[in-house]
Amino acid sequence: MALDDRTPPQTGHGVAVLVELPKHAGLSGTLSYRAATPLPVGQLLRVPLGRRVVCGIAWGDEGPLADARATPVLDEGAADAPVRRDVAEVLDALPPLGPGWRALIRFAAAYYQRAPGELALSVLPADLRELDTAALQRRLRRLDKRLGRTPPPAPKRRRGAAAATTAPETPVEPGPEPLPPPVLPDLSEEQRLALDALADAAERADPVLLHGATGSGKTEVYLRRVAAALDAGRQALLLVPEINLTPQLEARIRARFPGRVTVALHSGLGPAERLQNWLAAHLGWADIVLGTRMAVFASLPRLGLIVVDEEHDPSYKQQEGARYSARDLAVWRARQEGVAVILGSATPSLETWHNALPSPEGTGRYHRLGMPTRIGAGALPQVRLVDLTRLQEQFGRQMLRDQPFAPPLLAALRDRLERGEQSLVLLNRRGYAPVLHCPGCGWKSDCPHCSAWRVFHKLDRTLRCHHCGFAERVPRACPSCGDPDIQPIGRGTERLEEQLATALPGARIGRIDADTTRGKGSLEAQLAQVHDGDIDVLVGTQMVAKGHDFRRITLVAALQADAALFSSDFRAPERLFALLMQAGGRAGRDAAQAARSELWIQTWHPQHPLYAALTAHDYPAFAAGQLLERQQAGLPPFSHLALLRCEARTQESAMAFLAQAARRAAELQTQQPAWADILVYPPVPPSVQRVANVERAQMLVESPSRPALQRLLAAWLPSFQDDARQAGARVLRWAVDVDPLAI
DNA sequence: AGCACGCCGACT
DNA sequence: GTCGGCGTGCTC
Repeated sequence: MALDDRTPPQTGHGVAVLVELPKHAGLSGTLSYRAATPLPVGQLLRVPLGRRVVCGIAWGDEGPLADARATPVLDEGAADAPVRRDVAEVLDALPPLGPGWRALIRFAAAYYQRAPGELALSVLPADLRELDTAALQRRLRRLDKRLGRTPPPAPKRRRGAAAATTAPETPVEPGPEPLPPPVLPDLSEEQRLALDALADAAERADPVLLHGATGSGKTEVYLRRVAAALDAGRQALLLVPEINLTPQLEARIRARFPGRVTVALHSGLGPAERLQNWLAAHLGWADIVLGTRMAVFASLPRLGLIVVDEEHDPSYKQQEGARYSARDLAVWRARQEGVAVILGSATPSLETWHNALPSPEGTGRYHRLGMPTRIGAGALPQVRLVDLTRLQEQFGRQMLRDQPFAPPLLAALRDRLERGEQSLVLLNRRGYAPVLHCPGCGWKSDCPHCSAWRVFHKLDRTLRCHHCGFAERVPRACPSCGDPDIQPIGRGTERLEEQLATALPGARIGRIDADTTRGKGSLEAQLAQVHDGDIDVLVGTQMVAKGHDFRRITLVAALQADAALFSSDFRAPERLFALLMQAGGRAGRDAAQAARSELWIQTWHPQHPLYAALTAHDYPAFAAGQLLERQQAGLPPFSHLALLRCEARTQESAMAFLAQAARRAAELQTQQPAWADILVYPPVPPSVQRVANVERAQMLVESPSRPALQRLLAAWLPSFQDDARQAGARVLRWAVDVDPLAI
């Protein structure tokens, strides 16, 4: 309905509206408009803002969850209130965004220190924000047709009746007509026990950690719980870390639940499809929503279950804008809406593990279920450590450095080749060599715009900066002294591929990394090549270690794993352990070959406890060791972190801005005793200090109490606006990252 | 962030 | 005389 703004109603109803205004705008919270009729909270609107008409959401204070900082800038009584403008349009063809969704937005905005309007609008599909009533009607008709439904459903549905009414008359995607009911796989004893426990936990809506080995059948357990949610007339939300993993799972879900509506929500969808799928979820027409981290913000009026697969995966943390953790928000949302949440992983994050350990070791907040056994296949792959320190007596240090593979590993690769089995070699570095070097004058291939080396890519003959993208044709001679003898230092996947071809003549070598998977569908094509047996040895970065099912690989080798052992990033060991377990999980998924599948690791530190735990496939031992170290160092989950980042024209101004912020924090801390034990560390430049000619600096804040940290941040951040203005144009932007992954 | 208004150089 | 550079400032 369009309201006529030439004849504004004399006695309109005031309505608080969330609109997208970045914090810099100096406005936060809601803006006040006038509407002809009272509007329900959560109603989507179009409102005039400046010279534009923008999308807004009717908002209001909603009890204890309301964000205290989101007070309207103006209220009814304000003397200097500008004339309230009229709501331009009410999109009442859509039901209002529900209380669960609104509470999630309120919480996430407050927790991650963003304006509620900015967060709320940024998690809606871009096309929805542009829609007026007429366009919306068109979209809804098209969606109706696609889902083969007739009139929109009543907003509330009785349990039991739902199954019949939600079933569309035709499948969502063009495909075979009515499918026969799928044959359910038999459950293992472990799966049965886990499902019993999950049913119990679901009654109480307790969060559950499903700690299941790779290949233990976690997905089947998820699907059984999804079935239970659907039978109860509810919607299920499944989160996966990467887009790459959605098509596989989506196909499996569609086959498993024919007649149910499954939609995907991730950034790989086009704007139109994204809107359609979002609408299907919001209207309650979709039964299953499968997506990446953004999907945690889907509007789900009948939500009954949330699954977070591979919950430890760093991709769940958004790295720009509102830097939220979709996994943490999933747990919060489930608790708030009183529904079950399952976190699944073979190598849980230490935060989750700590929450799943009973007191006094952990918090006991989550229920822990273990599924240690691999289905069908026998044992997990045997872990073999290649002790480079011992081998150097025999072969010399230089030879071990120059050759990618120590002789025993090379022999093992030859064995597989002779037996017609496949191998996977992991190296976490793209390109031919990470840096070029001139032995004559000491020149190195640095990036003119970043404090980083440019990587030599031999295939397209370029020097390429992986931070800013700056690329140039590789020089024939040293650009500094003219010496033609410039040399690559180190090794990336391109070079490894080349060296493998020499070491294993006749072997068919393949490579999968971000460079070989540029085009749409090229990852799938290359994976198919591996599946079809067209490849003997596959070289890849960590992207191949995730999720893909390689039935015929019996050897996985990890090169240069040691780097993570001594990284300054306190989470590096956790990530390495997860990566190696996951990589090992690629091997021997075929029962016939499981017995001789192996995970090889070349290391100078074979006695390291991480490798000992890995060899024993003992995640609990690894986690116990790590948690002890974290506790002693006062790191998460035993403390709570926030990272204040600043980007500026010069390093000095970035540091000065942070130093000023530190003084503000100190002031606040003297005023509020509860904040006294929060530690604000001195500002430091990050490991890559300059990117694309922008200088960066960061400052760590550490607190034993999460609420205290939250309150300090909320009181602290508003002061930055003035300080940045005083710093002038040199300070470009700042952002706070609550619960940062890397510091 | 958008998207204005606002005040000084090369073009019809 | 206009078209247009992007420097401040506002948005219920």
